[in-house]
Amino acid sequence: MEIAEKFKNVFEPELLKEIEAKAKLVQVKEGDIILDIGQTVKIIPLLIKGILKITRADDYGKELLLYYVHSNESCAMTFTCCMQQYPSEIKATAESDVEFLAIPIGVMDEWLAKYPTWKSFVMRTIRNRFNELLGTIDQLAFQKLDERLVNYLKEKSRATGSALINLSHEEIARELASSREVISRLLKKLENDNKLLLYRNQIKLLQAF
Amino acid sequence: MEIAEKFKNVFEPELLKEIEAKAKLVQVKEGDIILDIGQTVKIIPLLIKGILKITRADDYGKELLLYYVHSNESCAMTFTCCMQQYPSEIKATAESDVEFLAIPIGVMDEWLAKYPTWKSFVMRTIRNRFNELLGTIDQLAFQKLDERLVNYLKEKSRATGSALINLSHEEIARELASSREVISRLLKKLENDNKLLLYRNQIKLLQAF
DNA sequence: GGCTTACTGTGACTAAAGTCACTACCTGAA
DNA sequence: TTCAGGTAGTGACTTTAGTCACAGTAAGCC
Repeated sequence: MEIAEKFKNVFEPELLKEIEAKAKLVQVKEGDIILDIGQTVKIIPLLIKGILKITRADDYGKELLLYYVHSNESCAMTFTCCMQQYPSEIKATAESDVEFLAIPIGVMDEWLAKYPTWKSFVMRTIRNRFNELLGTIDQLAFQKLDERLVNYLKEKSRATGSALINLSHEEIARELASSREVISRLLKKLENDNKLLLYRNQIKLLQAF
Repeated sequence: MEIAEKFKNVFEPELLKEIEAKAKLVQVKEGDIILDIGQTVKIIPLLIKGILKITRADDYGKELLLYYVHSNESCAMTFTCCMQQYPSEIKATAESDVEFLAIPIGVMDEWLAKYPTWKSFVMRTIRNRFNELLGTIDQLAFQKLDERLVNYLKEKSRATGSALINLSHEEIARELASSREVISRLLKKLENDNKLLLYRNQIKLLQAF
């Protein structure tokens, strides 16, 4: 199978074999929700292709971007949730068309004891997610909305590998837990400062950004 | 040794023996900093007595309370940091006089594979800390300062087991990453609403709180 | 083309939070 | 006892963000 190729530098050979045997390849379309808040975690996703967006929502409608899961990564929340069968606190949406290996949660416990590379992978993933949450907290606590917006756009651009961002102001506002008008105004200011160009449903970041 | 008593329902007997053999009992005074941002994690603390305060700071001075570590708990950050010898992203301060078992980080890897109860403990700890960070994010993103203040006071009261909170407005402001005057005003409003009583360096929460 | 709908831009206002300036204390040490 | 330093209260103001109410415009569709 070609799939295991992507992980051949990460996992030891026996583990790769186990993954091939036990994991199921899943494909989802852009916009699909892989896991919603309150749902029980049933599998661990190991991303092959595409990007997952992890968000948090409050009781009424407002949402907030936490971080992205890229190819060759997984989501730390599922590790810890699945081992004690707790419901998810977060929502995972396919940011693009996504392919992932669905690993049944049952093997988690065994692999952790058996495969050092799995243990490292899990710990590394958890550490990275922790740091990303801390980054989110930093921004919320210490930065103003204009700085957060700039960071958001940078990260988005990095995640998609493009200077063109295809989002409406409304969507951006949602992910920053703000409001459309405010984002519009801040974007306008950035445009006036020659940092970016605004189009309908699209933003082009300039070099100065 | 009496110390292992506290954990006899958490860990299996052989692990308890290992802990007794390898861990060192450490005592620190209220206010001592156990671990600062940027320092390398050298031990895993297993709390026996007292409370640790985990905070995050920005580049200039501002601080923010993340969560407390209580007796019989540990800090998830150290687990993941220590396994790859990364520097700490957080600061741990003794909120009261504290006693803890210092477990050398070297055993972490081995214990994780060897002792199911250790593995559970680690995963449970990580899960709880994740949820606490999410709680912090929720508050920052979705709640106003007055609600955050109320939550802060409630949590503080719960952590110390007392309706008397011995803090200046300045200190509270620091932990909420706000400013003294704002906190003073909000506290005054709560006092006018008969939710609490204000004294010098002390706040008394009333039943209505 | 004309119509609908979603997206964007903006002025005016309000609310929340932070800052500045100053007063008035309480308290402990000299 | 006095005095210095930390603490608290408050008015006035600014900044930041959110809300309301429109107007204009681009895009898709019948």
